[in-house]
Amino acid sequence: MIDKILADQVVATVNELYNLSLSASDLSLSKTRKEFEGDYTLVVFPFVKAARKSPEQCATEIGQALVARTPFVESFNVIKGFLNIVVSSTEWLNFFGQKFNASAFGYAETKSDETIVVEYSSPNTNKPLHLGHVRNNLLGFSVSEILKANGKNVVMVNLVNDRGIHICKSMLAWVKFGEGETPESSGLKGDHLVGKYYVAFDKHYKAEIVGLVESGMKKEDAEKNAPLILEAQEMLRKWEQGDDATIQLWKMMNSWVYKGFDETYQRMGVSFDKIYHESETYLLGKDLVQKGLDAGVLFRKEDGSVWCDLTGDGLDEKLLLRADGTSVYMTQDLGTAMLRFDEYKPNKMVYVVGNEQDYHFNVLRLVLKKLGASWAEGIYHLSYGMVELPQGKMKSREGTVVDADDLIDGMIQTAREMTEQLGKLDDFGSEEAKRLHYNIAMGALKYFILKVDPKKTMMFNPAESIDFNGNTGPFIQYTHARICSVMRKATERGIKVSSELTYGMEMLGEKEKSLVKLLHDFPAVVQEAGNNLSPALVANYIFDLAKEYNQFYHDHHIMREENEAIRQFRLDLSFFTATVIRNGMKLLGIEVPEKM
RNA sequence: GGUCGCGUAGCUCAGCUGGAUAGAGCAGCAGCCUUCUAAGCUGCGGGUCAUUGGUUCGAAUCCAAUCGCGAUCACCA
Repeated sequence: MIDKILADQVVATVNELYNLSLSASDLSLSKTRKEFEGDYTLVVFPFVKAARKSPEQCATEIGQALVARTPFVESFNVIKGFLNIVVSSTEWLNFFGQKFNASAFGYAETKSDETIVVEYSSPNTNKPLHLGHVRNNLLGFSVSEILKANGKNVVMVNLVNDRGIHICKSMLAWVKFGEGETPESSGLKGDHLVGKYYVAFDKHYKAEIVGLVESGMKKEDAEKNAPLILEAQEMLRKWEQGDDATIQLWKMMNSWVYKGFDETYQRMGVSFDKIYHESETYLLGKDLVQKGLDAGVLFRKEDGSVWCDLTGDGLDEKLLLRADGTSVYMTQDLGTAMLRFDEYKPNKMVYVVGNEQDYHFNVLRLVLKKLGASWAEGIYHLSYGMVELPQGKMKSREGTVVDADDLIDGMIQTAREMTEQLGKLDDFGSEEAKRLHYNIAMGALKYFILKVDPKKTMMFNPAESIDFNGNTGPFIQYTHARICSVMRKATERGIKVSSELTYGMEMLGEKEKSLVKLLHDFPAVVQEAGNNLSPALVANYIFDLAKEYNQFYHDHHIMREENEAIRQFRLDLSFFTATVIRNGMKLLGIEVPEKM
């Protein structure tokens, strides 16, 4: 790409002129700001000392040398210590001619031999998915797509948390209060049905605590001794012992949940190469802990519980096995990590998990290293921020949790209303219209969430998320549909996108040039998004591109242009833009319609 | 209390490992459809980049302190 070549040229020039040995990372070469003339700008302040010249002199010297040695550097101008470099229009058009027809533009051309396992979603099977999971799923899927676009060999995995005390809570509540209710009998989606009993458990449990406190027990003791919690704990022990009836119940209720999850995953458009179940991996963790004990890396306390001492690393002691021998979250995560490493030998393991677990992953990495797993260095916690609502954080107690299925339904509903209001679907069949509503709804939702830097806490404002104007998914989808409309017009007149470039640089007007330059940036954006595991970079780039195209579209005729060569160039340019919009949105998991 | 993270326009967010006069969208106001999709385009107003100090040619960006917000430090996951 042009910027890379230019950077090499600049490095060579500066090194020769001032007898230095800099590398490309030592200099600041960036895109020239809009208000100045030029394409790339070099800040020369860093080497004025070595050069022993004024910034202006320095910049001028470098500029002259660049023009002399680099064919595509047409001219330059100097403002203070800034050297603005002008790349020839011919060079931009060369780039355009080479790439405008490339359907996979932006994606790596060569496959890397690096393997990356991306874990995301990781739901518990005791309640349905909510808004927080939505961010997780969208991030995990998009990051995986971005890594694939960078040529990585990506394995998308889901670790389903299908066992543990929380699962027993909903099971127990169903036994006690369920009266045999099933998804079939009630018409409730399986995950929602099970979630209902998880809530029921909590309600009855709380009531028991209140009762015990009133009869004189301390709150702490009441929480530990309420009959329901004791029964749930008993159920967990039975489960770990493989008690038949318990296992049967567990299998039945989990199967309801899986059916419900599958539906939601499908609607969100996410998928997995491999699904791990904690019930199948937690014993591996126990083995590991045993080995750690044997090796003397871990220690056992008097009550029989097993711990890892991390005080030497500035952390505390961490529990790995309870006194009764049952395992905790960390135990199974150790086992799963080991299993996963053995299966795929990945160079990196990315965990898409909320930032409230930062501590957990520090510990996980440390304990694995203590257990002798040097590959634990490759564990990367993609720690994303919480999703907040205008009223504050989501709280199940206050009933402010935004359910994933409800959210999607609401988005589709709004998309339908908007589309009908605008009267755009007149020539759509009902299936086609349904498909469109779905695509717009998911485009809006996905874009709204992915455009924010993953690390940051984000605000989910329902009213804004269904706004389809401005920096939104539908705005970008609309731009794509518009281009497709132009393409149809062209086809009607028997005009096709060129198979190769046949026109010259006189085509390149101001707006066209800035569009071409923006298109040129796309592969670098995909790379950076891959390095930073940040879909937001892709999202913001596509928005800029769509905005730029809409201005071009507004200012210029395409099919109405009389000059044949110019018309052809603008058509090709539109086609290229559509490709980049499509390729970029695909990385976010968003479909772009041809009509809307 | 210890540790970690975050404070940019009324609101939601960009601003890459320091670079030119801090940018978008929404909301508000004013314009643009006999012309390829107006879910669009154009213009206007709106900022002590939490505060204070430091590092240097240059700081929203790096460092320190202070204030405010959040997370975490469970035999929860």
